[in-house]
Amino acid sequence: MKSRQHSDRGVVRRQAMAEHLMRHGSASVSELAEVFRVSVMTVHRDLDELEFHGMVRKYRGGASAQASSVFESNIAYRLTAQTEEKEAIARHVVGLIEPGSSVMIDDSTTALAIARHLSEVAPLTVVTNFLEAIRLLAPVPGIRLMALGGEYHPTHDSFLGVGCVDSVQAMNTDMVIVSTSAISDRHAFHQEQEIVLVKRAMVAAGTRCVLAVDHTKLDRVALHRVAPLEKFDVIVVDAGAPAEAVQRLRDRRHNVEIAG
Amino acid sequence: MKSRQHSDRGVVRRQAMAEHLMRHGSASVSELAEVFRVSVMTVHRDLDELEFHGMVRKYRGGASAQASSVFESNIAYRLTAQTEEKEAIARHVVGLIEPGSSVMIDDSTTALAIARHLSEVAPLTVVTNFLEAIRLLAPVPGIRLMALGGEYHPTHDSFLGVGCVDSVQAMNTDMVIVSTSAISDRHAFHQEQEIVLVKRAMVAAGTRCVLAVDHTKLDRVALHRVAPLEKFDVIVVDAGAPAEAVQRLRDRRHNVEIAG
DNA sequence: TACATCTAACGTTAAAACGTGTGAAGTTGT
DNA sequence: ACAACTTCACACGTTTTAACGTTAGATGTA
Repeated sequence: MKSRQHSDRGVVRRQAMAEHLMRHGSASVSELAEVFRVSVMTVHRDLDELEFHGMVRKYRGGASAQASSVFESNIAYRLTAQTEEKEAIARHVVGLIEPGSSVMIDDSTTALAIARHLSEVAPLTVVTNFLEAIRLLAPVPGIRLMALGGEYHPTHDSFLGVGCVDSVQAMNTDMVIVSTSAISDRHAFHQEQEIVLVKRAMVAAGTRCVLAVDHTKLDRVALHRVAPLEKFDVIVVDAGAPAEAVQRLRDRRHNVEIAG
Repeated sequence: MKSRQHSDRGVVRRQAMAEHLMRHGSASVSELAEVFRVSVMTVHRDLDELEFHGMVRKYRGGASAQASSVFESNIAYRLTAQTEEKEAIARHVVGLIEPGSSVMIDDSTTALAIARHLSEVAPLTVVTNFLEAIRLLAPVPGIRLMALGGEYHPTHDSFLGVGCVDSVQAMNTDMVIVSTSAISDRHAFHQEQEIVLVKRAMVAAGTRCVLAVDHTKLDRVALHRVAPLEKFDVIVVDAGAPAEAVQRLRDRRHNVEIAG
């Protein structure tokens, strides 16, 4: 993987800053400037951005951390995580897509990895509520793009809410691909209600449903159940998944595929 | 206005290339390469893009022009037109917006000019089907952004079709701002059916409706009627509008405002 | 098959965007 | 009212992106 120096540095620092705030609860601007060896101005800018994405709360003199659920879900700031695995999963999932068909994808980073490969199976109709995927796919010839409307959430860079759910319910695609932040032997989970509602609607809108998760999501739970695993025709995990966990899913007759 | 050399050159050339094709009906790749003093490769790239936006049809050896209705509507390639006027209109229209309210804007270049000024009246809820406006407004704090879904049309860089109309009909905003390609004394017009359907739905979704048109649109007609002018609470035109034309609108009791 | 045309990959260059700091101007809390 | 804090406007160096040409290989056409 290539080493982007400059462009990553800011992201890394903001990520670290968020973690610093999580650990200490709060911190002053000057303290952060000292710790991260940047100017006060830069700290302000970093905090502004973190606040925009809902990770911290700014007040005069410093900032404090937000509820950890937001932090957790805000994988946007840890999107370097499991990049390899997501790539492998994406390649595998794309192999399941039939050219000429229609697919719906959600607003996960996994979906983004998949979106990058979708031109390989053009012509294709793609439906999504994920702005980054829309940005990516709009200029691609051979891809018929349909956007799901809704209220824009900076935290996820996607459209959610009633508008989105309504839009999903008005559609049906040959395949639906979703990713969730945790799965047990029986259910898929996600910690945020609004996202859960959209994902549920999506699962109901697909002729075939694919659940794509990297191995770190296995054997975990989160606040809300998205759907029982029976709803998914295929579950794709990366090769890092413990054989034992995979076996347990298979014992329950779930169709698990390992992305190699 | 600043002179962007490099970035504009390509656009200008493609625009000229499209016009060349309109005049001559068709042309070979090598001919175009010679006329525009660029490599054959660049001609191919230009034609690919023009074809993606529906302006020309490529075939082996050259390309031919498409129906002029597409060309006309594809203002994207003439967006340098009436920039000053649109700016003035945009500033005026923004003055009509009440902070804290909700506005819906369409996928016209005028709407884009307006979008650039919307941060000035934040906080605001903005609803649109125009991808460029979405790109612009998504990162702006203080703007609650709602996207209208639908099928993406590269020609307009916006979302249209049944999905979009449904989304619009599910909403109601304090203000709706639309622009059309022609207006007579009685009606607003547009040449493309799909766009007409969306604009009509928009007009029906606003508590107050604003029609924003530059003076070149006055006293003209196009294929489809969008709506009778009575539907609009305000009609904003730039100062270049002939006094006589404005007077005729006012004689019909339309509320015309001149953007200075 | 032979020839023309097209595309894909790469390198070069110029422009735009980004990240950052500085100092001045504006705000806020006490 | 004052001191600390925040924002603004600008400048500067770096990175990233975009346009374009060249070449080599693929694809289509006669």
